[in-house]
Amino acid sequence: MPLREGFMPRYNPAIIEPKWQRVWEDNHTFRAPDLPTSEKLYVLDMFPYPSGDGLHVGHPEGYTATDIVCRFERMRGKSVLHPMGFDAFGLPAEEHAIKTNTPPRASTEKNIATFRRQLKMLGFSYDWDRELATTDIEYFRWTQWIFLVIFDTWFDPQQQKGRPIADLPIPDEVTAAGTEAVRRYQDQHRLAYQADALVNWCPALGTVLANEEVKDGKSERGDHPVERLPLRQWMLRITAYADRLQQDLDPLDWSEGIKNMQREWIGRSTGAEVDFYIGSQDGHQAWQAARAASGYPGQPADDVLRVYTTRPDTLFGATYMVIAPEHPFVLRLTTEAQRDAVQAYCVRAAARSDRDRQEDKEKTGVFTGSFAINPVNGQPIPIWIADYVLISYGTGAIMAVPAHDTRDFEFAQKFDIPIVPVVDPGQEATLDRQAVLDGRVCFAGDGLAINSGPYTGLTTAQFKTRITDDLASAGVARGAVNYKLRDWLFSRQRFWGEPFPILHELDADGQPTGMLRAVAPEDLPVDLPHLDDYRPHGRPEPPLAKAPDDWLYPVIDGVRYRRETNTMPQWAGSCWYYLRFIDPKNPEALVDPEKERVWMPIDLYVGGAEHAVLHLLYARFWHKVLYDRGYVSTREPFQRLVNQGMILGEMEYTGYQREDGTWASLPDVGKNAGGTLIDRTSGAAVCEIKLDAEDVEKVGESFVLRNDPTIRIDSRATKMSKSRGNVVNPDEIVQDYGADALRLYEMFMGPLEATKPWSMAGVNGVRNFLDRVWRMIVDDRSETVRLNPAVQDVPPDEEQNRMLHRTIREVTRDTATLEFNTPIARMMEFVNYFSKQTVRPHSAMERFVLLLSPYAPHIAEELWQILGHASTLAYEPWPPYDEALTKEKTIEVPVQVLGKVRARVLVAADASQAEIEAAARADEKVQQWIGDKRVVKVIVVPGRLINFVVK
RNA sequence: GCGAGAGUGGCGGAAUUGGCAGACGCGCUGGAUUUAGGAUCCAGUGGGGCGACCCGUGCAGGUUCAAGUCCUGUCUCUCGCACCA
Repeated sequence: MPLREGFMPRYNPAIIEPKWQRVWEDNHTFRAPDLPTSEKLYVLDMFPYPSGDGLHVGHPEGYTATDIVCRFERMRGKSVLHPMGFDAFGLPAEEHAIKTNTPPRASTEKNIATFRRQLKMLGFSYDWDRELATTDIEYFRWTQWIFLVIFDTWFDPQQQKGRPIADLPIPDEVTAAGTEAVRRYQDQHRLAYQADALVNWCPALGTVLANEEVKDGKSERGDHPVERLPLRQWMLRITAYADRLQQDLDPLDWSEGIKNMQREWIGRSTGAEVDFYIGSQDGHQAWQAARAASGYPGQPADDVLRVYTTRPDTLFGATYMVIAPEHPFVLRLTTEAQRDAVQAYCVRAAARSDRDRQEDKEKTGVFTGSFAINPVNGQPIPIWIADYVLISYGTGAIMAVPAHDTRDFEFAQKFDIPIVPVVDPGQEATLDRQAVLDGRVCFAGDGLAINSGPYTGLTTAQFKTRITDDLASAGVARGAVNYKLRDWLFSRQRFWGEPFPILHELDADGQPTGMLRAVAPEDLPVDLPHLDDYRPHGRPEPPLAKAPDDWLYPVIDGVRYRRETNTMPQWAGSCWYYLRFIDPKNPEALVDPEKERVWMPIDLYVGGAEHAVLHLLYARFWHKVLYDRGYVSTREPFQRLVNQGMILGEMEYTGYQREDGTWASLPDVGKNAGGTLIDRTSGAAVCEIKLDAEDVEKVGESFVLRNDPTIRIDSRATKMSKSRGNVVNPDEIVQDYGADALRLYEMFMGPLEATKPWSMAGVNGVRNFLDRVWRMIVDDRSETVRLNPAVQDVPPDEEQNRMLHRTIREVTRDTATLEFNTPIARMMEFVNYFSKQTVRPHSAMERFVLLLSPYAPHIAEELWQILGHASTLAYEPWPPYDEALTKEKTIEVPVQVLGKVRARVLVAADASQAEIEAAARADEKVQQWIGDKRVVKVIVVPGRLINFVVK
């Protein structure tokens, strides 16, 4: 074995890790074939954002897991596609660029370089030849191309399918109105459309945000305040796909938790739309007759208030109605006497942010002065305005049934509105039935109808069907479906995103005509122009509006246009990157259909749960549009999804000290209204004091101060954050312990999907394991690298074989099921055992190294070489095991008497039940425990245990 | 409030899915050796009791020959949603 000078035969990851990384890179060891040559496996990590901070220890957790799967399956003969790239457009990169005052492209490329270096440093087996970034011009050319497909698509509700806009049926009256009218009609039906809507404007970020990007009235990124502002924006009609997005979840191999989150986000509900007459009192009968003749109109006229309800069975209990403060009928319904009060209320509601509305749990509202007629009984009921009804859901108006809806109940109690029970809950133990029947308690469940005229006595389900049918034939209602999901607000007022490939037609005076023109596919990409100043200015006018005229105002066929100056949101690029990885360099198509058909769908997709809703929903939507339009072959992109758990900082012990230096015990510590920590007994402020493990001890359930056990302290691990100073940097771990140790530790911490705290001591533990692996095989006392003399070319003995084959069996089984912590434990047992063996068969060492290689590939490659192999082990066949060799000849069987282990007996591994029982009965201790009691029953589980039941 | 997940030694976690609780690692204790660099090796380590034994998987019940695992109730923690009619 040739040696580099100065290379000591001690395990030194600082030398061997870069060495093997270079070998893999130079030989393109992990290059995936264009088309699979055997059973295919597409394993994907969620796209990282290359932030300026570099990799976090959370990243390598999922990446190591997928890397293990890929290396394992390559050795098992599969054709593996395992690419990596960067989601580089969007706010984080742009914010970083602004902070460091560099052009976004320059700082993005620098950040990508950092990420790439760190990823390569960890030895992941990506096919780097497929690397891409969403900011690559040749990539976003296809992002824009897909946008044009979406723009060119309308959703056919009959076929439940996206179809070319050219196939959209045009009503005769529109055709008659001319080509411009037809174009407008088409524009209204595209999946990508413009709308003037109330949007979430975030001044601090200088852009609007999608509903999904706003949490508790603040921006999900950065936690900045968000305002409601009317703006013209691009929207994607994701709601058209709501049903399919929900239904197609069922067969996916995702955790039920994530599926449920998506289902809840889509929020499908079924019920009915009902029209309540609000015209003049004497016109009611005429209206009823007209409706009975005409049927239920698609658009309601001004003489009705249309509501959506999931409980049409409670119509007889509707004692008032509520419209949202933004409802278009507010002015019309407000009587002179109520005008001032209504106006004051609506002004106040408009000024309050969503956050304020949520924090104020108390119901508020104001009476309009008007009444509507309840269609089931002709009773007039008052119409109120209240902000607990949302303009953006359903019709923006409700019928209120206080007896059977908790929100309506609270409101009715506060404003003294009658509560009429119409559902009898029956005899339920958990509920005061009489209180419900008296209208003192709200019951929102199903039951039997009461006080409901001819419907009295029906079950809730029967009632719903009957009344919906009856009201439909009377022309005043119809069955309806609603979703919480809203259309996707798709434009951003930022520089660092994909430009829309859309032109706005201008007239002779340079004013927009309202006509749109898509950029021709052959003219893509639309690149970003150079700007001297790309920073947002806090106004909702996109920075691209400052682009040079030759970019901003193209002239085509003599017509002058203005480019769309909004850019796409960050999610755009990550909606389809998994397709481009299949064919990253294709200049003709986003992906070659033949390659797409064989590689898709993704067999394993791993990432954090923070993308449970946004990315996964958006990407599924795009995929379905591409599917409908024939560009992809699968209904869903991500067949199997696994969410890695969060890695927390190290366990911390925290005590609370008053200003005078005395300790406050944990149960006494709370927060005041302002959020500062206080001693609840005195109200005085306390501060957190970090404690060392030596200063605390556990007493019963809780930790206390060692010096003063009456003081309880807090012990917990928290999210890693810069402000807490508990962030672990992967660079430092690799430098101090090596990449293999980092990978191994992250897998050894616990189950992949669990949240778990970091521990530096634990890293050291797996590093010690790697040292022991090295010494098991390499002679570290020699001056040159050579095999440990104990490693000899002899066959394993029976016991060694048992250890070897059991290790193979269990590492194989658990790796295949994505349990990575237990295989490491098994390999540790293997090393503990063989390190004590004075003869270590060469063949056993080889097979062990192969088992270790997916987990710790660098040391494995090095040991493989030292064991005498010239080429990489990456494609060596995974070692098989022989079940027969894992078995022992004799086994120890625990003997229970009345379920408690009282003795153990040695029997042959294949002993019969009778033989085990005989051996157990012969045991002196067992006889003692049975004594003169009667043996009622004997349970023998062959190979496991025997239990005597005595009386 | 609603939904999901989880509670096992000082710590991270195992437990072939109803069959010997605590594998493996960290930490700790004792010993050997030390030509120190992430030392190594040996022994021990859930609690109690001198002992035979007893008690132990958040808590309280239940099913079973047998329960960390199944059922009922309850508490705590984490995550997600939160006026969606």
